[in-house]
Amino acid sequence: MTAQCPEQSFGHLVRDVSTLWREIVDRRLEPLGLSAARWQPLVVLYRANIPLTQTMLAGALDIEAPSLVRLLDRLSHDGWVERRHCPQDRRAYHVVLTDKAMDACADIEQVLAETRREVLGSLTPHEIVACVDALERVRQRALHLRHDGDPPPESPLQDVLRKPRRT
Amino acid sequence: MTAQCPEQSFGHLVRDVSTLWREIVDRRLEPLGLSAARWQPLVVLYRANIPLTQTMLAGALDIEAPSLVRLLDRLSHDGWVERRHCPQDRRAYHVVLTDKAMDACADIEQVLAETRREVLGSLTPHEIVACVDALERVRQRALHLRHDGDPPPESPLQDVLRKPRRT
DNA sequence: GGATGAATGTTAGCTTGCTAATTATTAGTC
DNA sequence: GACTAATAATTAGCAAGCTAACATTCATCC
Repeated sequence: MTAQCPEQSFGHLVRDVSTLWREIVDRRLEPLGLSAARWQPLVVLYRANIPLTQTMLAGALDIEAPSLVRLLDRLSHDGWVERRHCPQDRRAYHVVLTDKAMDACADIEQVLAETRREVLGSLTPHEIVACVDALERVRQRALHLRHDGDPPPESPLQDVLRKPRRT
Repeated sequence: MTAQCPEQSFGHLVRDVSTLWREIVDRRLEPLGLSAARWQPLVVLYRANIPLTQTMLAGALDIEAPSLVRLLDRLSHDGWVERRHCPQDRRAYHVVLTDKAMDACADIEQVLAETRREVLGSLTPHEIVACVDALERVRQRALHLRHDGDPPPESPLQDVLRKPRRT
């Protein structure tokens, strides 16, 4: 039972690496007062060169709109973001970073880059490319399996923000 | 912004594959009335050949004891598991599967194996081995980074259940 | 230009993770 | 043997995700 074939290890490994990676970043960003998933919206807004509505931001973060509402409530309460009425659409808001958040994002990006370098430090550049290639194919396969019987894919706006996502 | 270097894609890819994989399994197990993380404790108990206490089960699932308490409350309420007083230790319980759960676990294992085969279907056996090898090294590196300044590692009991984990 | 349908943000309520503090029991120390 | 420390499970309360249902506003179609 202790010995597993590679196929069985794959899923556990992917899950572990994903969780550990996030935990490392979270721990390093704790001093900024940004634990858990609080820093992710800030980085998305920081990297986007156009103003984002809540729907766009939720799409980029791959969370649902109601989940984002409470998140933004707390982020704005703590002075990281502001909701500004969108001039073109009176239903929508533009979410903008405060100066404090802009400064923090520069630090966050550095932590992210440094963590990425350290975590991937045990792989050669060639191994990284090979792994990314393989994982990308697994991801495409998983996307198709996930969507069996779903409505067709939607807006192509998101790859401006991060990259194409599911749902 | 759309084009990313492989290093930047790595983290997102790992996260995506992990999430998608779990979503596919969850969707396929929905007909059993076992959505989300409900089936994982059952499988751990099913695979373990010795009775598990709640602490051992929480360790194998990599969740905290209080998180497991409510989970077991629901699982036992729905007739999947039972808590039995541990004869050797009057503080502890043994968590055991009901007959209904034993039957379901056979199906669950089949779904897991089938999903694993489909998701990894776009990789050659050699690629799987290479990927697992690389991911394992990344995991070890991440484990060390995660534990900077932590107390030393603990019990070696867990690899009987699944494999060595963090904390 | 008025009715219908879609889209945006919100609220309410559920799930499932966490930490901190409590209780009961065991183990270890003098 | 009694006191102290550690361990098993629990409770309470927070965080952050989800779906369903709503109100407001926009867009479309006669």
